[in-house]
Amino acid sequence: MTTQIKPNKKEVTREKNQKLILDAAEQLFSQLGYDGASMSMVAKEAQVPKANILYYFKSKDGLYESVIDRIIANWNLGLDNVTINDDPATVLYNYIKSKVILAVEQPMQSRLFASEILRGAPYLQNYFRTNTRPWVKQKVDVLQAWMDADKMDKVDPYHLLFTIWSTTQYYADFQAEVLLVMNKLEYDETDVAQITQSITHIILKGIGLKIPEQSEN
Amino acid sequence: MTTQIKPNKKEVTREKNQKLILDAAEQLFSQLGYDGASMSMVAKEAQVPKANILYYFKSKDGLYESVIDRIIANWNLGLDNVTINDDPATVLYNYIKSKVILAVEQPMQSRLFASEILRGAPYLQNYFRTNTRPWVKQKVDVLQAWMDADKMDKVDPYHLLFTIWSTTQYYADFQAEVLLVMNKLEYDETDVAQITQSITHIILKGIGLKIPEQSEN
DNA sequence: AGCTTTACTGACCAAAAGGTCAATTACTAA
DNA sequence: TTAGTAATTGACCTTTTGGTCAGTAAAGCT
Repeated sequence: MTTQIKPNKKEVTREKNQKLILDAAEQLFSQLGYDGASMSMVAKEAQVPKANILYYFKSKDGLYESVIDRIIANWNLGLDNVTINDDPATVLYNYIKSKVILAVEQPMQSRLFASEILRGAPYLQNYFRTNTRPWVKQKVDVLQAWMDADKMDKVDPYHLLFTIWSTTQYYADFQAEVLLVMNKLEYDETDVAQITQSITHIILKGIGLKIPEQSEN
Repeated sequence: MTTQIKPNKKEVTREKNQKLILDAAEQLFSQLGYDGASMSMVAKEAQVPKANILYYFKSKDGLYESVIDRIIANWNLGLDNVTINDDPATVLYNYIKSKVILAVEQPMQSRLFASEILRGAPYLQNYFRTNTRPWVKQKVDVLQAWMDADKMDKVDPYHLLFTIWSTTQYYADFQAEVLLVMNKLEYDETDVAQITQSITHIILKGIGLKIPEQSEN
């Protein structure tokens, strides 16, 4: 498919090892934070000599940045291609639902971002400025257009987005608290539906929309 | 007032120093997390010899626990003495408003808790089990009673509480993100009102309540 | 096969971490 | 006063940290 003619054994093993390392690092950083996770822990977890990690990633900072970069590369902010002509209820319902599923099924990435932002987002500043901010601006415009067309209540679109983000991510970032309060050991199959149901009820109704009919999927 | 007859110079200076240390520790832990803040940083910030901190608090863990304990001691979960006879709209409106004010005006404590929960709440487990969980149980009962009496929509009361917590705390814990996205340097005077307005509109209307008339205060 | 170059890593290092302790300095009570 | 006790802390210790580097192994190329 690509121009790659010879698989090049060197590159193959390097990429395999780098993936091993990045996986281990992602897990440890999200579990223990930047300072809590050490290079030797990552090395042990990835079953790779510590010097090898430094060889690939130059420094702990470099490794951390690579972990974040990889997450961002696969990051989908959702709400792609929304336009004024779309139905706000359907769009927002699906957005919330997908964020809840993400929060429950892969909380690690959300937590890594959370601990990064808690520290003042030293490595994400640039990302927020160049990616998130324009993305938000665009969605805000669509939301505003919907409001102007009286398709939904007039609320500050920024705070509406923050409300959606906070309510959904909460189940990933604060999982420990949620489970302790609800006296559960882990989320079960019914929780995703229950959470989605509650959040969408409150938010959609809260901005004057009706929960759309469930489509099959 | 108290039985304290002689002020006892020793105790006085000890408490003064401990306060100095706890203040510094609270700031540093909330800024850098448990692993990110070191004993020598705390010592420098509190302008006290490091050995003195160890003398008072036995270990870094001990200091951290004391910081958390002090916060908890002054912690007010709010919603005290709510009963079924209260007006849900007024109660919830005031609760949300007070949480927003707290988030904007003193985000440090919220962030300390957040980073603690992110790590799986090693030091808060007990607190959640013995304090938060019963507190929640009680509020959940009141909410349920309101729902049963058709005073508000029937939604899962646990998730309603999580929604309130998440939306309000977001402005403390993720301040860096909020400010970056909104392209601000810091919250200004109008933000508290704006945030409260947006959140209460969405949540109260979302559970079938009307925003109560503003009382003077 | 042999030569070059890149990939790798064990051994090592300085700095910083949390923590101990013996010596010194306050206080207190008689 | 002064003896006794508790408070304080400078010096020191061990472990771990992120990071370097010289030497070895492994491809790649002709």
